[in-house]
Amino acid sequence: MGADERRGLVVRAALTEFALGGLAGTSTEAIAKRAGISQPYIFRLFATKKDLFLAVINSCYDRIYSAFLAAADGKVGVDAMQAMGMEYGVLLQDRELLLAQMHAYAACDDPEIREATRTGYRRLWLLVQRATGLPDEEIVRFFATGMLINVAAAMDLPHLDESWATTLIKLTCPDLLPE
Amino acid sequence: MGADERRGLVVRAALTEFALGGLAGTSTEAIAKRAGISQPYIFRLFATKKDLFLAVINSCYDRIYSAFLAAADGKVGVDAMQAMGMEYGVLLQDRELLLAQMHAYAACDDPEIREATRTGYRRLWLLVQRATGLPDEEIVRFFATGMLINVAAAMDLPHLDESWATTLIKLTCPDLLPE
DNA sequence: CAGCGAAGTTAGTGTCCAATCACTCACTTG
DNA sequence: CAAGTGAGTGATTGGACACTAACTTCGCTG
Repeated sequence: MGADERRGLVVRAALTEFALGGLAGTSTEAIAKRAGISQPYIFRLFATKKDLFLAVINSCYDRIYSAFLAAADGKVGVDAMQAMGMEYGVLLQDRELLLAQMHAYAACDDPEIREATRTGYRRLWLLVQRATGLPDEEIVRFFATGMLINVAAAMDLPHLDESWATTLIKLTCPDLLPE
Repeated sequence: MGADERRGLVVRAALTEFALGGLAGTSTEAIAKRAGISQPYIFRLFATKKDLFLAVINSCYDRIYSAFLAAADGKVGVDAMQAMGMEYGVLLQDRELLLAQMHAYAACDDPEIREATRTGYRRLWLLVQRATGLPDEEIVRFFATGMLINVAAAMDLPHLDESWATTLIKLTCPDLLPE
């Protein structure tokens, strides 16, 4: 197998592990085991554990970007925004994507990680702006709702049977509610 | 010094350290050094490192709760909500409070941590609901904006000189902008 | 003043883990 | 086939770290 292909597999495996433990709380051995390779080989594919973490973060933002791009294709204004919003709900079904994102934000004290998240966020922001053509107030509202959904999903509010939680989910992303 | 008082000091020190590294990325030795006590003594005050982490999270939510309560005192409706929003901007000047919160969300895969964050969030939600008396849509919008500010502050957007970042901050929490 | 409990320490243990090194194996190319 | 190259591994190391155990110090009270 070529190194690039292998790197892709390792990034996928690392996403799963990092989502649970974050950068510091995840061992390269766990990632290697999941990827089906030896632990030292990780360090031939990625110089450091942090490099691998950054690759995971970037791949997360890439996934969101591509999904948004596809969802908004051929649409403008509120239509485009709604389509992207729906698509975000679908993406968040993947809890790993969500938790990895949260770990990235939390680790923003590190300059490299901060720069990676900024870059990912900037690309998304500009995409939504360009695709919808809506005023800044609407873009802000879109991303604000997204961030609330993130936190709600992290706390697993969709599976919490309390009225405040149910209300919150219903008003932001009803697709996340079970059954 | 009494154990309870000492515990308070340790929680303060732990907040600073956990804000940077999160649960897994912080050593009890660093916390002890900052608190000015020996490392093993931490384990007489808190059974495990996670227990200390939970105490830190709870103290964060307590601080926000008290601040909101005081800000909304004697006000209702939009007035109360605006006062609490302003107060949140002030609280977020403390980057530690912010990053600790993000680490808690990211670590929500752990049942105990998830339960602690849920409890803290629930209390805040009900407080805002009760203090403002506004409809759910407005409560949602309030918390959504708060979560976007969180992420923006984590990425340190207030100090990023790019138009999208400046716009975002201006429209959500202009108080965070420097000078 | 004896002694007791709470505050706090020093020293230590077992474990985990990122990163390195030296190596093997299979393939390709001149 | 000889030489080289990329994929991949086993063994190891050096350090960090959560937590334990055993000891000291000291203020209080009978």
